[in-house]
Amino acid sequence: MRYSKEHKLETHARIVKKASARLREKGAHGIGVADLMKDAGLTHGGFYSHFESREALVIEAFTHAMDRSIENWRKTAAEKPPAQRLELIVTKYLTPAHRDAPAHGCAVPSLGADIARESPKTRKAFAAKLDEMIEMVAENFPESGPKTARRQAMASLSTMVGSLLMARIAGSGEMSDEILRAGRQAALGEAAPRKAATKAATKAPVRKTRGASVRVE
Amino acid sequence: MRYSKEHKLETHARIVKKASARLREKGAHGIGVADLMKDAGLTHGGFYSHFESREALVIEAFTHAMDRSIENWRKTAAEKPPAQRLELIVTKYLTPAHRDAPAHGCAVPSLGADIARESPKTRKAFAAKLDEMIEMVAENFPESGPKTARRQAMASLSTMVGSLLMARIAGSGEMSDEILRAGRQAALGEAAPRKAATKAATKAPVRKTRGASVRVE
DNA sequence: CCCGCAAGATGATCGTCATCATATAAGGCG
DNA sequence: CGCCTTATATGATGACGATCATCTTGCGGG
Repeated sequence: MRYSKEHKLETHARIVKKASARLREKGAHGIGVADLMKDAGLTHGGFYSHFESREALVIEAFTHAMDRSIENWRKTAAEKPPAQRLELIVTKYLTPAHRDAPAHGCAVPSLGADIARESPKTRKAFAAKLDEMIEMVAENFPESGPKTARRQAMASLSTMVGSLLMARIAGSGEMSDEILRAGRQAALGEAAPRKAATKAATKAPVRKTRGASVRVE
Repeated sequence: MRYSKEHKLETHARIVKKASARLREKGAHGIGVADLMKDAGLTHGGFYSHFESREALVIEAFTHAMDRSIENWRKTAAEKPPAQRLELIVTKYLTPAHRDAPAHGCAVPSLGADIARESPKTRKAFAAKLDEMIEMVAENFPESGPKTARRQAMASLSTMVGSLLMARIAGSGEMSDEILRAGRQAALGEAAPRKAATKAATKAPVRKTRGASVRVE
């Protein structure tokens, strides 16, 4: 073989990674194979030596996005003692930066409806990832039993996802920020108002680091 | 003119209505002009005498879906005394029936991401509708001041939308029902468990009334 | 150093889709 | 009753996109 052993794997990974961003940005049907390949620095020709079909790439890209979210949350959680983890996750999620950068954020608000339209078999795989997300968040409700923690995690996640989606519809004005604030408070269980976190997050700008795929959650 | 004055308007309305359902079902790019027209009992030819472009129909259809939701909630709310309205809205929203019938349900979970991808100008119009939804729900938090009610309405709506989206990803098994239950509880502000409502809603089947557009929220 | 192979590029094909030009026909009006 | 306007149908056009066949080229092995 004339290319280094991992060359193809690397290329494959790069295509998936770029596609994952672009699909979150444009939707599952919002961009074609040629553009996706161009985005990875290639032409459209070699596509079918990497993927069986466009559909296959879409599924891989969705999966990649969800995996990155989970991984990212784990890292975020590790930054703080257990008692503050939930707050950290929620406040990192519900920021204008995340709202304004769907390409680099959580896949559920941007692609959830498209995932829901996949075949039952495919959806089952995503349901498993969703379950992972839920369990990940549930670990950060230390004051409750496991059953309750799971319920609370589902509720908080729902609120996070729904707030982000609605904030994106609202654009980037005052109402949009208002939705984010309301979501933060609710996801944290209507705890006492957290002025500091709220203020800081609200004014966080969109980061842009030389085309690199920056997580904004 | 040789057709009755309202003939064209009726046809136009029928196209929008059907398209609104189909687009919720398949996504903004999930179905073509010809199929949308066929769905309204027409062929594709006359399309451009009704709409300037496909895009224009999509916008009209989105708008129609959101208007119907608002109208539907108003009706739902009127059924009960103020104290029970929120619960009624939430429990009607977070049912397996609604989850399984995106075509006849709320547009935000099914089309929210597509709406968020529209031009800022278009999005502004949808933001106004979203605001209407929020105010509508806020009216049903009688125990709070207007500012708080608005925040709570945003939070409840977010939870409702996010739960439905996640429940759709999860499919229709136990986990999906679990998400709906968690969402109901959270959206109602962690009030005392409401066994009756919860049970009844969970087993409600998908209604199907001879192709008519049945609201399931 | 050259050979052979596979990664990726080029370019063709076929189907689908939005849009538009023209044809048909329905039915109110004279 | 027949005509004329206009809603809808038929059919064309052009663009685009997924897929595939074939060519090019870089490099690891000999």
